[in-house]
Amino acid sequence: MKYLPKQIEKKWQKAWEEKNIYSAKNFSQKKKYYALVEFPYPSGDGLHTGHVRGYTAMDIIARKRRMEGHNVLYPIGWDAFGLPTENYAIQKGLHPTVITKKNTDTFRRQLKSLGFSFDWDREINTTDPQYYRWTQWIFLQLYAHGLAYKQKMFINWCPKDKIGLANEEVVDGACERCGTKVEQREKDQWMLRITAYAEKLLKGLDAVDYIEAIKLQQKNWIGKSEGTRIEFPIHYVAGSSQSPENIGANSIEIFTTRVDTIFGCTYVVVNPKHPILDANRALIKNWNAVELYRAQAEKKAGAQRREIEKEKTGVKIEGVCVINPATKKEIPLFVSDYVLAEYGTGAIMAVPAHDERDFSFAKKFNLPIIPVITAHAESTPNADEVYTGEGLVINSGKFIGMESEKAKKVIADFVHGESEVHYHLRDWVFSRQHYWGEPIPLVFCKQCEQRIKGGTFKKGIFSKGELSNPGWIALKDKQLPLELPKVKKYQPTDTGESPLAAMNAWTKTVCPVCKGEAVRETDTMPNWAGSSWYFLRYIDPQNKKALADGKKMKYWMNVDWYNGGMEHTTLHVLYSRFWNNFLYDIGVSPVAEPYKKRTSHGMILGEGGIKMSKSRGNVVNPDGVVQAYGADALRVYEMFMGPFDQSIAWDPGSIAGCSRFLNKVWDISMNKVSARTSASEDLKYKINTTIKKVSEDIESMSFNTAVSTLMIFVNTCYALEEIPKNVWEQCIKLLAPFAPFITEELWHQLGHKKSIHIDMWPRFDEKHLRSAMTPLVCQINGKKRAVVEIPAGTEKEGALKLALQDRGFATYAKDKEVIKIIFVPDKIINLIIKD
RNA sequence: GCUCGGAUGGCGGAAUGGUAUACGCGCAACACUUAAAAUGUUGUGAUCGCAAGGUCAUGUGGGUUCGAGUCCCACUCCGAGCACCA
Repeated sequence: MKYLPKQIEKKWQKAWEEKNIYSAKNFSQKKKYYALVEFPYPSGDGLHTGHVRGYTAMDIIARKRRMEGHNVLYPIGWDAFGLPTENYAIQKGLHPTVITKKNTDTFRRQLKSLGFSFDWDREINTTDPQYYRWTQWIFLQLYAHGLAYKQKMFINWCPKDKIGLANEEVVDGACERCGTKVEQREKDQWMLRITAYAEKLLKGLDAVDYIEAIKLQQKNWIGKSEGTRIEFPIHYVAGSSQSPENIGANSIEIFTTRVDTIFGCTYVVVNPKHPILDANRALIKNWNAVELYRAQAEKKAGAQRREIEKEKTGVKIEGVCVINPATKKEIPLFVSDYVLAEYGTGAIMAVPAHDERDFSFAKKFNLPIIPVITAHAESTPNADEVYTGEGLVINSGKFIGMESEKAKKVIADFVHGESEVHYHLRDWVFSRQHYWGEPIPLVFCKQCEQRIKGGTFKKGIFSKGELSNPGWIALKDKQLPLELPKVKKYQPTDTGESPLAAMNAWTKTVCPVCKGEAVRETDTMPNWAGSSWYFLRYIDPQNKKALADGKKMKYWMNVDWYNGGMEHTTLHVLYSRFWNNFLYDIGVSPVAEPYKKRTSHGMILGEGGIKMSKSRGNVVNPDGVVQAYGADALRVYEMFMGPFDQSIAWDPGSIAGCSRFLNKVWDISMNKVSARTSASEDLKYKINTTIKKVSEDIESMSFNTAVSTLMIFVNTCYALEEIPKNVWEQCIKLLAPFAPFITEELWHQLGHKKSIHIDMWPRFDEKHLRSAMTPLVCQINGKKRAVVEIPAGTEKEGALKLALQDRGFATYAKDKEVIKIIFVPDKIINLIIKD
């Protein structure tokens, strides 16, 4: 019989589906295991080789767990809302639903052909109203708890896609999707208060097992800084046309993490939008210059600011100065856009000696640079260099000689500073002006707005969100799902309004509270919404009463192992952790942290190491590989190609190699397996070490070395005349998670009636992990001079004797004075000799 | 600029401080074949040598060690992320 992948793969795919062997059982007595992969966006291009990499890896984990006796949940679904579908719909004049159906059909067929052990009964789709009903419900919960709010703000606007983008979706000032340069537009946007969860999201990282790089990225994204808020009194400068009584505000608050350097503060800077400017307008002598600068800064705000990074700009405020509360000296006040409006207090104390940005500003404006920290007591501080590290305090009155870290607290007290924490994390822009997304289930009611603003309403009828966003009323739970209306045109508009806004019949509605006239919100939710809680829906995908049953969630949560792309390690992981933490706080999710363990896989690049893209025409379609070599070969290849966490280039030649390997496995199984059960000591050693190595490598995602270990063992078998059936079966089982089709076929050929994939995972026997003979490396002065075979466990004396029996080695040692002998049992003997 | 990875044959890569180059690709020779493909066998870091064998090689320069791809210091280059966050 010949190995014909196409035939056997079709056969087993059907058989597995009929017997439903991969279905997860709620409340099974077996230990549960929840393995999760990021569900795909079903684009028109079909499955990508990158999907195959991640899905195969988790499939291997899931299959191994099943064979180890776990009740495994390995689900899949579709993250189907999104721009490409909408764009395609516009282009072809088809409805997005139709396109989505077609695309998911393709993806489903492809995924099935690859033999992933998904539980297809739990398939979900974010665009299904029965699914997004709960996405909307979660949004309303966030709203009710005051975590969603509408705000007028500048958004990043992509003129090509005609959509507002979150900061995270802007890469180098351009749209992440299409590369078009992003513009700034002012718009009312729904925001989610993720910043309220900054501390929880940070703390939660301590309790989970994510690879270090991911934890670090999350931490950096949240960006916690602990510092001090300090008041700098404003001082009227003589010669101004106004008298001091007319000063609009008498101090500026700044935030710093380095209060220990305050004696070196030689000026203060506020950002151009800072209210202190308008408040003191009457005192500012050069108001025209200030206004001009503000106008310029406004223009280059946001994404375009990166271009002016090198040259710092700013204007000195004439007529007003501030007092350094540490030195009590007058220092000048500046306005500059290198100080951000959105962070801290929008004002800083500038310490040019110990901050790079302040230093370059001071150089340009010729401001004094006073070093107040020195790295060592001996070193003389240099005013031409920036030192940003910790050290000893100098030039700072009574604090001289203290360690800077310790000085922070006492100096803070000295200047009456308040300790304060800030985060880099910003609130999440949650509005999109597009058709193909979840409608935001709110209406605007003028009557209710009046009542809220006037305070004329009964207590308890409005939620926290409704009170802080007067007029925006939540739909009642029973009104969900708020379905997308069927429209003729879903083209986005240049005005920045959602296409839904033109749907008068749909937007006109009734207020759920007062039954008066109301208008629907026409923005939809971003892509991230549906994927922020999907792991909960898999647990109970058909539930009509709740997003999932509480008991079932308690049984399955949390996700034991979540693997996905590197590109999602900040945003998607952070957003979904936020939602799940929130759902935990309101008693819906049974755990705060959704993912116990998170890993990420590297990208697959095109041949030659360039990115795969349609425009380059180097995209590899898995279908073609399956046609030519079979799904098993593709799976084995993608695991074998290189370290799982690194990006790697596609190499068609290597697939042929993996196909050859499977042919060899087939060949041995058909021709060399004997009914004999007794194996040689050497073979026992080899199969046991193979079991150990493959088992461990799978756990550490070292799939490439797991495959090569299997190749080595198979090569050994291939060289033998015959191989005992029980040994060979162990080998097939180790290969089963990697190549599920061929192993299932061979397993049945060997006479088994049940599936190999529910058989027991092989165990190794400790006593066969050592071979009888072992090579001993013989060195002279650390240089290898010979290798001799010795019985394992030989002691030093015996080993030396055996080593010296090697003639070549003995020649080196002859007539030499041996100073020292280094001996590592079963590994090495090293004679140190005098020349 | 900052943070985190990484650098090993012609290529992808392997290697708890202990035989560097496993495994695979490619290449070469041979076998099978009328022939080719497929398959199999053998060889394959560089260099000197008929050979036995020697010498040199893990980005660069130092160090620790009996012994360093692996640990330490300095540097170069590549990749990813962040980017005026005070």
